[in-house]
Amino acid sequence: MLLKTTIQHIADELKLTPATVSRALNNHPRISAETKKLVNETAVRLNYRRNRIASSLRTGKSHTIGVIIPSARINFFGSVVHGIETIASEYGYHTLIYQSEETTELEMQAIEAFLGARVDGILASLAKQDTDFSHYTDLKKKNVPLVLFDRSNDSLNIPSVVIDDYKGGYYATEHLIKQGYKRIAHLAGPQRFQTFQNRLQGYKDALRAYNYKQDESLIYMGDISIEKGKKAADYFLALPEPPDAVFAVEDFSALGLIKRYKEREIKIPEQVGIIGFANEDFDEHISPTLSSIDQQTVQMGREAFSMLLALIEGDKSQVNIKSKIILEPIPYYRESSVRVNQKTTTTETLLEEADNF
Amino acid sequence: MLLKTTIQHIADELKLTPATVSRALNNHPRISAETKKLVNETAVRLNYRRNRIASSLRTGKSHTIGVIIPSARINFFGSVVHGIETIASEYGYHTLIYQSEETTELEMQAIEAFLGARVDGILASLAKQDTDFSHYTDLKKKNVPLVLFDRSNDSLNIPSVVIDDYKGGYYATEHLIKQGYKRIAHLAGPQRFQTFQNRLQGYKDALRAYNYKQDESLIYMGDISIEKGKKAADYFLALPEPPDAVFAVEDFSALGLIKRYKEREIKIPEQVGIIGFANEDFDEHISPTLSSIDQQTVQMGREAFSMLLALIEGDKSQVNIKSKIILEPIPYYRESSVRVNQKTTTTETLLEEADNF
DNA sequence: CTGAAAGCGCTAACAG
DNA sequence: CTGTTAGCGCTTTCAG
Repeated sequence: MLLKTTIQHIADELKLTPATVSRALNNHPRISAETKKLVNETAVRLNYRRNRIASSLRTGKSHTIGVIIPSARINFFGSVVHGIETIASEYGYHTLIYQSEETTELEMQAIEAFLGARVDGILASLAKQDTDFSHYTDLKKKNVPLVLFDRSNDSLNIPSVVIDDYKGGYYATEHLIKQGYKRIAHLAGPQRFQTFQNRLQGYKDALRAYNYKQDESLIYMGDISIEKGKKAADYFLALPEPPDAVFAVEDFSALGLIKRYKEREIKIPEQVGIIGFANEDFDEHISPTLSSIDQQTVQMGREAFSMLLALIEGDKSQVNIKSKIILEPIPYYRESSVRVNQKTTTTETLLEEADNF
Repeated sequence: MLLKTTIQHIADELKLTPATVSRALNNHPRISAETKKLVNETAVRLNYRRNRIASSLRTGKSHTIGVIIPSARINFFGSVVHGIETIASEYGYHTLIYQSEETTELEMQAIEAFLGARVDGILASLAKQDTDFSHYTDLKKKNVPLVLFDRSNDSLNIPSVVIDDYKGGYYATEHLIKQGYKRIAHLAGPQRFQTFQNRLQGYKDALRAYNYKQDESLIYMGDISIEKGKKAADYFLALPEPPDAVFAVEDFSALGLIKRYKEREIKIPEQVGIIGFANEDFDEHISPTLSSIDQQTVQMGREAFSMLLALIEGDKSQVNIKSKIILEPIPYYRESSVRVNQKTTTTETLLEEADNF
């Protein structure tokens, strides 16, 4: 609270009432052009800035959304937040941010904080720790507009924006098939997450579609750490008939694979092809460069906000509100999986600078 | 505005006045313990949540800070925001976020938005495009608490938190010297940024301190792109007496160096040692792993918030408000620059998972 | 220890 | 086209 010019000051200055000034500033149709002009001029002259707090209190709209992410340090979420904030500010919305640090407790605190701040709606990505989701389902009962992004859960029946993990898994596997690999393994992620279930299913279905036989021994249950990637490589190499390609559920586990395969002097992509998932920055900078599936982070943020906006303004038109948006994953084929003469299929925009300066 | 229980409802319920309820909720000393208990119980029972907007309007404190960053996509800033939000919420502050996209215009819009939202203070990192800084200096005149982080400008006389780039440059260079490199070059960044000036100065002073002779031909004026890193490598290799080590102003330019040196079959760190700046995620995943200087992002966020808080509450104690905090850069020595038998000097915490899922 | 009353700054009925 | 009036929900004098 640092500025003082109010609507009242402008009114005094022009011998008008605050109501008229308010209307003029809001471009109300029944105010004369001249008054509007005068008001706006004096507003500028007096360095007036509408007090959004007072306005919110009166109208019941804060024009603010709350965003809950596990952590702002994680690239992926930074990117999504980028998408969200960009479009939110285009629509005149402010973006409050909160981190759950993967805990349900902080998530609940965030929701409390947002309700206290009377946000118009909430965007959230579930914390890893979540097993009970009542803090989210309660929001539905309270009629608080809510959209989940990336980490969602179908059973909650909350509108969401996710990428098509199934297709991503399918594409990745299909790509390896088309590259002529014959025994294609999958380094899977924890199956309590739908995300990873879907990637696994995509893998299986792609194999089936191309008449590859399913071999359960080629599915290694791991997670998304470098460490597990290394262990997976050891496991695969110890098989009587090792795979000649691996679709890793995530780039970091793919990185672990690469590291271990290199240590053991297995040539990539000649002896083993590798593709990951997430399209992390480092993919293009390691050797060999890592093929991966992009998750459309920025677009995800934009879509999530648009959906939320539809819900917020939903009283007007309950129509046109989709309950789930599934984004198309975008494959980037790089050295780690391309062994025949092929070009990258997608235009790659290189991250050219590290801009923190 | 989705909940309805107000202080009035609680008052009605208990045959009290709103004033008493308010006091009870705020733990006012002159309210009986019993009343407080009753009020708090009914508050919970009625699912009351303080309307922060009304409260802000009345008290003139929004308990919200605004944060302006160039982009949430940039790792570095995501990390700083992580630090800021974490401590801000500990202190009961909400964090509004805005991106400048490196433009002065969006920065000005952000400031307008924040003033409209009556934030209690602003944290900002300057946009690359900024040449005129009046939108920031004006804030000072308006008595809006403001702290700059990372990208600051001493001439503005605005409190700031930065890392010690000079020391970082010094450490990096000294390390190369101690590794026994004899001709140490510097791939410098644009000198209109103090940050880069300071790193250059650190480089020069370290050379001087160890009686290395200064050779202007060993300073390549570049920027922080991979491309310039490659060009720099070409430049260095074309010199009559090429350097045997390079301190690159930033990890991405260091990456460019590595890529080109590898293409030209120069061995790292045997024939040329390389160290960067920023400690990007990929440093540990490329080959060779890249030595670098960490910028203490999370700590920077924490410090910046603390400083802002001191300013916000400054009316009480104008003392103890530092005008500039300079954080110590932390070197991470990895394969790209270590050629004698040496261990990494700092404990490295590996990014173990990619947590977007 | 509690109540009464006023007001933060804005907007929306309801006049006129 | 503009004024009057009232009130969003909370906090804070001032009384008692």
